[in-house]
Amino acid sequence: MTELPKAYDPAGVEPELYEDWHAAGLFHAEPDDDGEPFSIVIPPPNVTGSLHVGHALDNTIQDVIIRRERMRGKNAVWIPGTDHAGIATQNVVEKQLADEGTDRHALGRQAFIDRAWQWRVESGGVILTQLRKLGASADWEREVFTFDEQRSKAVLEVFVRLHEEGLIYRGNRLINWCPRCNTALSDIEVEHEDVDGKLTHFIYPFTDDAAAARSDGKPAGIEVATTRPETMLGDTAIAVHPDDERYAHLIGREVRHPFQDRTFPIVADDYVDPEFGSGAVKITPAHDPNDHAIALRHDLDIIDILDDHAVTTEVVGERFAGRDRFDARREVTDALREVDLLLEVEDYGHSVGHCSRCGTVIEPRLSDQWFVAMRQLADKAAQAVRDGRTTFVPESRAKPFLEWLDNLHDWCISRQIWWGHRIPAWYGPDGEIRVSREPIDEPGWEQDEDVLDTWFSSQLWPFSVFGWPDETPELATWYPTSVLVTGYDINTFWVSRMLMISLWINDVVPFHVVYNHGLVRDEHGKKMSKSFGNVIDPLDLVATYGADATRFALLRSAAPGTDVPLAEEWVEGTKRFANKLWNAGRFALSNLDGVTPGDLPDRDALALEDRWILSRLESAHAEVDVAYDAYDWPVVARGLYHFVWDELADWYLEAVKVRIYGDDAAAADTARKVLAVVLDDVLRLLQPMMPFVTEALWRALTGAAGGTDSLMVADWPSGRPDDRDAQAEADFAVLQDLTTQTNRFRSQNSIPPSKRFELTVASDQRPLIEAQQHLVAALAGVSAATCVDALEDRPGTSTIQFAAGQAQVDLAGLIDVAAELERLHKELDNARGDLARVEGKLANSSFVERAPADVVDREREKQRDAQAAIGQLEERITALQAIDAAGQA
RNA sequence: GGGGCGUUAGCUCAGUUGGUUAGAGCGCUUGCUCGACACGCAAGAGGUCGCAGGUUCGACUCCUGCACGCCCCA
Repeated sequence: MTELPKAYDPAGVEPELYEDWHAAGLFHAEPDDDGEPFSIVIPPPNVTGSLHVGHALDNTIQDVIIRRERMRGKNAVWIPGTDHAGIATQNVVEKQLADEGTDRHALGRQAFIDRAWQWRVESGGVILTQLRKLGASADWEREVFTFDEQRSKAVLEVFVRLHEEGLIYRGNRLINWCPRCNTALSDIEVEHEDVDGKLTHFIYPFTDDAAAARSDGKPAGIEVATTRPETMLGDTAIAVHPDDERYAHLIGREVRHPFQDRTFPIVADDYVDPEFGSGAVKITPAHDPNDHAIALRHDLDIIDILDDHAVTTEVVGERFAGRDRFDARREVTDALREVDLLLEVEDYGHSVGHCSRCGTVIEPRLSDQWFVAMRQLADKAAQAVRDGRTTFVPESRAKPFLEWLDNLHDWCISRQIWWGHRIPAWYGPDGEIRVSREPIDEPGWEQDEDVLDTWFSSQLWPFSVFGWPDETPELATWYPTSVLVTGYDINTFWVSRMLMISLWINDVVPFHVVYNHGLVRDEHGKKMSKSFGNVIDPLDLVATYGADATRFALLRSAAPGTDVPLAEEWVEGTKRFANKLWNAGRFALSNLDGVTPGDLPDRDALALEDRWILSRLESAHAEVDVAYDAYDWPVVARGLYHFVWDELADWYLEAVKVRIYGDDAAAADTARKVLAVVLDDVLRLLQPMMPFVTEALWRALTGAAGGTDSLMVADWPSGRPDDRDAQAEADFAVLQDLTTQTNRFRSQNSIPPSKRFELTVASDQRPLIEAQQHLVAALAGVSAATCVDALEDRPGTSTIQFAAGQAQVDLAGLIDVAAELERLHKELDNARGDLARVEGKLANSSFVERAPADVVDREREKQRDAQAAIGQLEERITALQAIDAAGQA
């Protein structure tokens, strides 16, 4: 057995162990391997991304789940891969081109795509390499990419099928347009943000009463208000609510556009909120979704005033044409003022949509795009959730998810970029459109220039990763997948789409469980961002504290569905835990004398502390298993932390030293055997969370050779329910209590730990304490613990109170009498407080009459205990005061 | 404006079906190199459980309202 260093050094063991696991093929699974199938697909990170702390959390959780299931004998596979991230990747490559003084149009479509592929091969997907540093046990041989050949095949197949079924259609509709990325976006790629804007009020003058004026001298007309004055250049109506009496007489009248030679009507529509502004709304059908809907209902003209870059076109007239939309906004406001139609410009806070990729303000725009009709898909998904075929952890996430599904609009899937799956649609000479699995290579036919939204391919992930549409053994074995691990913020983006398409295409849910974690934040709950300077790099954490400490720190705060606060110093804390475990292992290794984990000794050979630790272990094991099943990582982490530190290390290791360092060889052997088994079990239970330190210790403890002889694939502990031993726990608690009270006495009287003294004990647990004298002496650090029937009232002594009795200490040369008196008075105050509280309760006749009998009995017992404690404390104080007086005399 | 979540020690969080002396980690104070560990050991200080009502013999826990904070949607 090799000598272990005094402090755990993660950097010294992690890379080697990881390489060993990998080389032994422990991450890899085959469909025909033994065991019930269990599968997880990674939420594919953007190929442009690098590992941030959110990925670290998400993937640590997946790794914990997969590692435990692997130990439980499942045929467990974790599929890694990346997402081609259409717009993001295109932006990266376009930026490179810009640096080189060129652009994609100069390069041409095919050369651009080649260039993007080259980038992806050379620099893309570093994130998957970084995941290895965290210990991720993904099946790297199965890495896939949303834009690789097989995944592209799946995309083509699904597109064509949905089109055949009439669920994919081409339409001229109002979509979200990013003037910077120059592409359409879906609703969920738009982020709404509150901004301080202006609300501009102005007048549209009537056509048929041009001469009349308002009381303020301005032309007669109808007042409207808008946050986007420039859109008035495309207005084609004014709408009022049909029940609004103020405007009833105006419905059907015409107004005149002040800057263009046209007029348009005042219409009535239920959509209008009479309470807002003047109650009359200007209608710009080409640039507002609600206005567009009104335009369709009233058959209004639709005038598009902006080009791809959100610059005004010729249709707006000479004065306003060729301007950026914000420029046009100012110009229109000025112009309105000039013609005396401007009423007011007030400050106005409102919500504005921004491109989630580049932050540019979105422009609603009328455009020819491809859409997926979502209603039927959404209904099927909602039904699956309602039926419990897919459940959410925590459950509370299901409700908002269902509400979102109920309000889903059709999905715009075409993107005006080059990096992505090209839409398999061809346009014929006479305007005919054909969607086809095979390229149409006929004269006059051109393929659609656009590509599909990246989410269109990532929605297929749970089955495309297994080779769908081909019928593969992988697909048959591992699909549907077991659990999907992702942040709740992704439920609408991605989870919903996987659920919908999987049910539609294959009639099965893609995963049985959606586990939602929260967002990682800093220690004050703030979002991590570069501008705040509070970003933590998980790779820095791994380098400084080790992968285990990084993982454990994240898991410890990661309750299902809640955000995860993280501070570097907390990781330092979990590194100390790794070190504690390491040293418990070191102690064992240097004392096991060749004993390795095996069968436990006969029950009647066990010492009290053996039965106690085995009982506690069984309890911890049960608790941890339940919590693992519930994905409740903080409870797992706390349970194991508490067992290792507060029970195994603090008590059992101390207790076991008596036998290991003692003369009785048989007793020492029993101690070693129990210690070996307890450590073995706890290392197994911790392996999913802290794979490295546990593996290193386990190999040292068992002599395992590594390779396939690894803790990673050792059996998950099945538990030993018979080890539950309430008597041993109760008995050991007596010794712990006596020890703790002795320590307290020592500390409060400033007696150095090294100073030994003798305890004379009177206790109703006399047989127990007498039998365990050696153990009491070792734990409490006293020279002896002698039992008597009753304590003599001797001067010059003090009494340590513990739950099962008293221990007398000879004070000569040991303590500071004044300090001890102070301590006793404090205890007396506490005891009197307890008594008063209990007696208050018992004096309440309705409590005594109406509370359950056992509750009342418990209070009576507390009363007796408090009374006894007070009596004893008073006696001790009197005795000490006598010594004090004698000393001073 | 609609909906959801949260408010417990200096900080971050636990608190099962209402009955505990309300807990943990970090931080803080004091004392300790006793043959695994100073990345440690021992002891300790610190909370009117956001506010106001209500139900109950009894409320951190259940109900109502309010305040503050965060998130989603419009």
